[in-house]
Formats: sequence, C-alpha cells, structure tokens
Amino acid sequence: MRIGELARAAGVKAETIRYYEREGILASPPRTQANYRDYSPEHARRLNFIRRARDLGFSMTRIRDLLELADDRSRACHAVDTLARAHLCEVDRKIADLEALRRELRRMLENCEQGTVGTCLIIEALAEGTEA
Amino acid sequence: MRIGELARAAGVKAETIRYYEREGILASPPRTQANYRDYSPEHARRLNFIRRARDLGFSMTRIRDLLELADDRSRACHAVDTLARAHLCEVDRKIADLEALRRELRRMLENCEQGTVGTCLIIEALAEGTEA
DNA sequence: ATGCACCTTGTAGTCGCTACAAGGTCAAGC
DNA sequence: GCTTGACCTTGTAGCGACTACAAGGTGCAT
Repeated sequence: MRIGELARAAGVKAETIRYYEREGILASPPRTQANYRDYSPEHARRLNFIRRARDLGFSMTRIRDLLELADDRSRACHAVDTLARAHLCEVDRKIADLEALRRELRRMLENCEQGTVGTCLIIEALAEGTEA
Repeated sequence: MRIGELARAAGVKAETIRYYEREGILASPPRTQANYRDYSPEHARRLNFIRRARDLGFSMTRIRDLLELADDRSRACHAVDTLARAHLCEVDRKIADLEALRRELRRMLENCEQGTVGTCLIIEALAEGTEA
C-alpha cells in the first residue's frame, strides 16, 4: 500500500502520514525499490487509531502514551482509563470556558441597538472590559 | 508609560505588546531618548480592547476588523453586530463539537471494565473507529 | 517518447504568543 | 566613580498539529 492509498483510506493527507512518521507515532514502513513507502494493514490500523484519538481531541503526546499502553495487551487497563478520564476533564473545562464566553457574547449582542458605532454597546463592552 | 508598566496594567507580558505592535494592531508609540517605547493612556485603552476581545476568543484578524470599525464612530454599528454574531456562531459550533466528543468519551469510560488492555473497551473503541 | 499521477526530500508557513540571547539604559547604593 | 540590578532594545526560534510548496524521481498508459 502506497502513501496516497493509505491517506485516502484514512481520510488524511499524505503529508500528515509523513508527519506522524517523523514524530515517531507511526512506524516507518519498508520501502519499495523506488524508495516509496510500502504500508501494511497493520500500519493502516495504527493510523486509524491515531486519527480516531485525534478526532476525540487527544494530543499527540497522549496518543503516544495510549499507543504504548495499547501495545501491551496483558497490562491492566487502569492506566488507559486514567488517561481517558484526564482528557474528559479537559474537555469539560473547555466546554465550560466556551459557555461562559458564549454567555458574554450573547449579552453583548442582546444589548445592541443598531445605532452608530459611537453608541455601540458591543464596542463599549469590549472597550471597558473591567467586568469579565 | 514604559512597556513594562503598560504590561502590568493590562495583565500581559511586554513581549505580547511588542508582538501586537509588530502585527500592526497596536500603534507604534513614540520613543524616549533612550529608545524606550513611551505609551499614552490611549494606547492603554486600545490594548485593553484587544485583550478583552482576545479573551472572548476573537482572532487577531477579527480584532483588526473590530478596531477599524470602532475607530469610525459615525459608522452604522451593523457591521460590528455582524462580526460578533459570526463569532458567536463559531463558538456555538465549537461547543457542539466538544459536547459530541464528551458524549463519546463518557460512553467509552462507562464501558470500561478495568480488566487488562487486551480486553479494554476504550482501546477497542479507539482502534475500531468506524462509528464516530 | 511523452504526459501525467504519484512519490521523494526539505523547508517554510499557520496562530498567538513565549522564551531566550546579547546587548543598551538608568537609578540607587557604596 | 563603579557596580548592581531592574528595566529596556533587537532578533531569532520554539510551541502543536499540521499544511503548502518547490524541485526532482518513478511508474504506467498512450
């Protein structure tokens, strides 16, 4: 399997795959005579894992950890649980932050009276900024 | 007002202020004889505006636009409203994405039976990834 | 033999800072 | 007068997770 084919299969760009290899989270595949990367289904599975974890917002560092854990099938799965839980906490926090921000934006927008900028309460809200 | 004082007042680092100047969203102040930046209260107000908008998640590009609008006090405030509304949409979308992600993470975690990695449903959920 | 899609490497750009290095300035204290 | 230390200056490189591009090699069909 060449890089383009794998890329299409996984829904990423070839450059991203090379980037993952450079970063050491996807093993370097063997090369063909023409020096093309030659991927196995195992590579495809691993790339799939990486993409799925990325889509769930795991960082490259966390994914590295997850992959290491995933490779030792006899290990207790407690560590995996811990990583996932830590990630969930981060997501919770991000959502809370964004929701606070949304409330403020909405408040700004509700007060807009569609006059001129000179009396614009949105601009004013931004200019004051002592009460965030 | 020197850069350090302004930085403390605005709650940013001096480097950040220089960065804003380089990016052209904060005007270059005059210099003292010693070539130190010499800021006026007007600079402080503008920096405050920038920080507040940044804290609300506006991008530098959007802030540039907002500042331009804010400077023309006679202009209709419709454009400001439009920018803020567009930003609110983005925030809404981000929240929705994160909430979907959180649901999935929670589902993964609920199924965890704390066995070994070989049977870990979190790892499996990541490995499969055909149903996101 | 020519064209085209694909592959290779390396480098630089994205965003919003942050960190660091090497040096200049200034006020206070001895 | 001289040192110390806090501050300032510029320029450059790093973060994360890619993305884009350039210059060139390969493979296959026509």
